[in-house]
Amino acid sequence: MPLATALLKIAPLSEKCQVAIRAVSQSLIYKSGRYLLVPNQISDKLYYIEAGLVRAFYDTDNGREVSNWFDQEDGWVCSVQSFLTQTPANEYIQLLEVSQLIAVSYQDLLRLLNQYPELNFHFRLLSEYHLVVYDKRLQLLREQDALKRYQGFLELYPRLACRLQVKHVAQFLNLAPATLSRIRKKFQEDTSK
Amino acid sequence: MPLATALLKIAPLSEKCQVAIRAVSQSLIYKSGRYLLVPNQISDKLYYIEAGLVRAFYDTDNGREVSNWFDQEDGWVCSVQSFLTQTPANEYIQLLEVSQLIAVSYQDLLRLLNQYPELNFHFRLLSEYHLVVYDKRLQLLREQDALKRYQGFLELYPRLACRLQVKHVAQFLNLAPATLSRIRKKFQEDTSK
DNA sequence: TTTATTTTTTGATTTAGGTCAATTCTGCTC
DNA sequence: GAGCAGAATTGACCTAAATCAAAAAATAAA
Repeated sequence: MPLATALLKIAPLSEKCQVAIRAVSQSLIYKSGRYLLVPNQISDKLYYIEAGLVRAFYDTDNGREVSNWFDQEDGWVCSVQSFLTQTPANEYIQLLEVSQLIAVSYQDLLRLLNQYPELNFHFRLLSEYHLVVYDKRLQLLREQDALKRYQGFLELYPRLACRLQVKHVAQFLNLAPATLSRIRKKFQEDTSK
Repeated sequence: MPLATALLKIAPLSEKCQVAIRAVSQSLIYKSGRYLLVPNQISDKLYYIEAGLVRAFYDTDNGREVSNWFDQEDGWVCSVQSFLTQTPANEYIQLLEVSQLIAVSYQDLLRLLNQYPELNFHFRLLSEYHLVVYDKRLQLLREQDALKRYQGFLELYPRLACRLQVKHVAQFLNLAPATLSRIRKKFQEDTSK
């Protein structure tokens, strides 16, 4: 499925624009573990995930990893701060599974957005959609105790939850892996009775 | 300053569109404490802050307040989830100071965005800007200890910090007011030597 | 299969931050 | 200026979650 098809799900798009998009988009298949971005690089490509699983994370000064987000099929990937401001990133983006991606460069995208004003409609909606997602994540992280954060995570990302390692979920929720392990045990006991 | 002027800071705008915006925007002055939104209402207006201070918050089940965000001069205000999806809000939006606002209704804005495609460019950039802000907030909330969260807050919002009550900042950072009070004391000691 | 490696779980202990109540401080109103 | 109400600070105590280390389980490799 080409990139234009993903955009057509948002709104109609002129034939001309579709062709232009196809011309600049690049189909890729990478294996698990591959980095799409490392810190200090500028995130200069926007990826659409056809299939696969991606996570973003960074290292803290005391040498532990923090996971910022995950995304899977039908998700859009870039380092938000770095891509949108074209400044050096502070996070890694890494594949957690073999993934099939479509890439567009920042320059090409910018050019298309100027050349085809109609495209601004699609990317406005895409940004707005992600704003809602981010808003929910902020609310999730402000849940007072660990159990509520985990429950909220399961509600918000039921499809992701079963695909991720426990330690990655823990990093995302700002919990020690050991803590999340205990929470999950308690949670299973609670839900099974 | 009318709303169109705020948008002109982002990019040029046709005279026609400027007039159309002026026609639907409403200038308001409200006093401190006034609610712009309460839970279960649908956030159906987008406000631009000419002057003043606004916060969003919600009540938890155990009866405490959590502050989601603050905004001041030159900020745009709505309940992100509620406004963008036109579903009932789960937060309050309240003025913390006398404020001068400009309001546009969701319906009018939607109409303008369809009638004047050029406007999509402005609101795409506006959304993208807020995505970056949200991304920074998420990173802030994932700082491991309370001191780092407070320091990060001061860096991110130096102008806000001195204008807000300590308890509101505490709610924003997911800290008990007493804890933040102790942190600030320690922080002042650290920075004064 | 056996070995090696990583992840998850579990236990024992420590600690950062929460809670609750008392006190001080600040800003208002009359 | 006196009196009041809300906010901030401080102290004493408690609890949820972090830490560290060791076992168990799951994955990958040989």
